[in-house]
Amino acid sequence: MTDELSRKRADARRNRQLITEAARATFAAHGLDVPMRAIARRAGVGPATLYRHFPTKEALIAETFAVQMGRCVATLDAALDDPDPWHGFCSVIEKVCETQAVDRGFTAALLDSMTTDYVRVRDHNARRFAELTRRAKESGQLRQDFVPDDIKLLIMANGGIGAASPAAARAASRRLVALLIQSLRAHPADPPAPLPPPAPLDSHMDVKL
Amino acid sequence: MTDELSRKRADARRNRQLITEAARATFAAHGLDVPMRAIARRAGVGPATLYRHFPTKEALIAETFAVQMGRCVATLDAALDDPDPWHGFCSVIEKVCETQAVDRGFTAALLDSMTTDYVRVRDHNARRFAELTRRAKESGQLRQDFVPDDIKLLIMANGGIGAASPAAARAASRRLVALLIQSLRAHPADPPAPLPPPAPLDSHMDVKL
DNA sequence: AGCGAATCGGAACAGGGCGTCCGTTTGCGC
DNA sequence: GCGCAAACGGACGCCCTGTTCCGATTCGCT
Repeated sequence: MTDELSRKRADARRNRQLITEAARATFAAHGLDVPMRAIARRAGVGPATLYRHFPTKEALIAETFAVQMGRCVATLDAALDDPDPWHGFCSVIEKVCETQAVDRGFTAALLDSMTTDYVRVRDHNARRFAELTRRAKESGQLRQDFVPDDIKLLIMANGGIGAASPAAARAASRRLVALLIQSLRAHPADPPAPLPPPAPLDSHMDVKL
Repeated sequence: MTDELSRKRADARRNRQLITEAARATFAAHGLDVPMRAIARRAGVGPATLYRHFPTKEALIAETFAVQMGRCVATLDAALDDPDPWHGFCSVIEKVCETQAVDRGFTAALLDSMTTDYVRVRDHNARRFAELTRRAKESGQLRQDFVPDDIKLLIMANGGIGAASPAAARAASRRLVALLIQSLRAHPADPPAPLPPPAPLDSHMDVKL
């Protein structure tokens, strides 16, 4: 089964690779709102080449974040296999939020995907996360009034952190997630567990909300 | 002391009023990233008129959110007068977040202001909030490892909610803030206090992060 | 009413981004 | 090596957005 790619010319394959790498890096650093030319430049190709491989910006974005989406699925898999549902539940939130903090475009891609594409994957994940939620409640660790849709709340909130510079965002996200998870426990510890240390949060605004 | 405005022509005053109202409404609904033309249209004036009253978009934004900033100062005043520092502390967070949820541009204006203009006001508020924080810790209600800068964390996180449609954002913000405040208590209740009810969160994406 | 100056607003300018066309270059099978 | 189809990339058109120009209009004073 000679797939589509292997019958293309070698330089075309190489360029496609360069483009996806450039796209990944650029989207991660600056979000989705970067000129296509910037990605082309970074990949060392002309704009036309970029457009020959990906007919539209949306297509490039979809391809670029397909792997991240795959990682989400894997994270959910692992969480559902975890014998401790609360631990699995927390790991999902932590992993997704970590990815958001590291990759600025990921949040935007996630939020779009909630309404646009990836419908299949999204629904599947939603059902599985709901199951994880159910088990975590049943085990008595997750508060009963949590609803699976609250994951969107957490994702959007954590996404807001992405407006900061990448380095600051990582630390800030960890602190935020720790706070949130504490308040999701059915029986919070007293005194509460310590938080990850604070870090200066100098928002380097290239984003306008 | 005949101020600048009253010596201008009546139609000019009226238009200025129309413009600020249009700007307030438009920024609130769609964030700062709206064309100046849209605001002009809503105000029923031409683009040139808009620019005669406000030399640049930034100036319009500054003027538009001056009142909100004023309200922030007032909120802090009230909180510092509150005999219960924890109650005051919570009210600041709740009020600011409520404003963010209702007014989409406010978040962006706040975040810019952290780095750009309003330096005087911001620093003043920061010092006063630090004092409020100190008192809330001293009263034993606020956890000791909270740092005043964490307010930025909360603001940015709550700002992420703004990507949802305004109606959904209000409910979502309330739920998020309730979660966050619970985890800020030095001695969380067991079982934790109930949350505001969940609500569907259909992100109407006109924002790209 | 009549006049001058303040004000208005549509048209135009400048910058930048998305996506396309076309002449040129390059891989690769012979 | 050779030839041709595949692939390339610079230049182009189009649209959107902030901002300015200038002829037409309106206000307000006498």
